[in-house]
Amino acid sequence: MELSSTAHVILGMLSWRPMSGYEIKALVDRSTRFFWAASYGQIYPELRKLSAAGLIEGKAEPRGGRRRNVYRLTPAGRRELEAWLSVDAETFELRDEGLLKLFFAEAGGSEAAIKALDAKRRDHERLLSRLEEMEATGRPDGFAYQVLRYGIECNRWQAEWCERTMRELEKELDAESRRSA
Amino acid sequence: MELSSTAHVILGMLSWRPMSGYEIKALVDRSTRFFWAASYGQIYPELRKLSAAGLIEGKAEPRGGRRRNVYRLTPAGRRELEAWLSVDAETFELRDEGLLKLFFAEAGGSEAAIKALDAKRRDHERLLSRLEEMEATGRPDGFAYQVLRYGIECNRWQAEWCERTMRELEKELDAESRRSA
DNA sequence: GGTTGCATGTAAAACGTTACATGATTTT
DNA sequence: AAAATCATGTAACGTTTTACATGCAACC
Repeated sequence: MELSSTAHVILGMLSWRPMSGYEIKALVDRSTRFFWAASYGQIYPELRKLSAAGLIEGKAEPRGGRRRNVYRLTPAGRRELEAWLSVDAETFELRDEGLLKLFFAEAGGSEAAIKALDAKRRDHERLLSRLEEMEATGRPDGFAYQVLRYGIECNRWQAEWCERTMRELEKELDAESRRSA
Repeated sequence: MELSSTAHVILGMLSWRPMSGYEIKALVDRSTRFFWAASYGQIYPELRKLSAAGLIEGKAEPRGGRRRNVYRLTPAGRRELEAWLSVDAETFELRDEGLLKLFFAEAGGSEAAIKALDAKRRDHERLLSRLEEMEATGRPDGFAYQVLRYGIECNRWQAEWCERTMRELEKELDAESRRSA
């Protein structure tokens, strides 16, 4: 049986501790979201499939009158997670609309390029702030911390690249306008 | 009418010069692919939609006995492209399975973390080589060149981050094994 | 009594890839 | 003569998001 990529996020989260679908979603949003997102529309159906496949086990654990299903990894699930870890990753996908706008900015003049760079810089800075806050409020254990550091450093790098490139373009623009003056 | 994100890639490419769907796909693969991919399954249907919407115009221009449709931007299409450039980007999505493996590497021991970092480093270096080759063989005009530089520098940064983090982990592992020896 | 948070789920739509089908031309 | 490249297209499939529906509990 072929497992979807999101299935491994669930197996991974459950390798830390038993959790409900709601908790998995909340944890994803606070940790992997910036490089691997998952929605309820994926998580709940996937929990059923993994349960049917015997890789996880669910148990009703209501909190008060609120129903709640907590899942935990089975031995087979742990083996599947380890098998996944032992093979090289396949998926690396990036969709960066800001870069696309810069790419085609000729059609909007130099201001379009500056604007695209500025917006992209702000986006990376916004994410950077959130990640730095996460580090300050409760730094994750183990390798998850390296990943958080990656997020922080990589977004800082990207924000700086935007700033640097923007300054270069502005300098060129300036030189151009002086020449024509 | 709401335009898909891929529609703007087409409008942008046609703002450079008239092209066939095949040429657009080839150009995408040689330029935006590392941050914005597009398949035939998107391009050909999209060309029809954009044509129906009056944003582009197609003309049959066979080469020998080979049929071929060349599209060009209409004034309305150029306006649409400019309008798109004038608003801030929305989409920034990353799916990095290598980072996900590092994130959950606890379940596979430190070797799993090293392995994930090593594979990710190789991936970035492979892409880096391709981008550097692109720069050497025919550097693109205008802002597309800044984007290529971004690809080169960002992938180099990422490869270096992997190497650096791998060395740190190896050092820690070493210290650990010496303590237990 | 209203808002926010906990909690589960589904249906429809949108998005995107892959594989396939077809056929001409150029290169080896 | 075969293989690669040019060229267009679609159907099936899988993935992902969005919006919606439901309801309890805690807090203000």
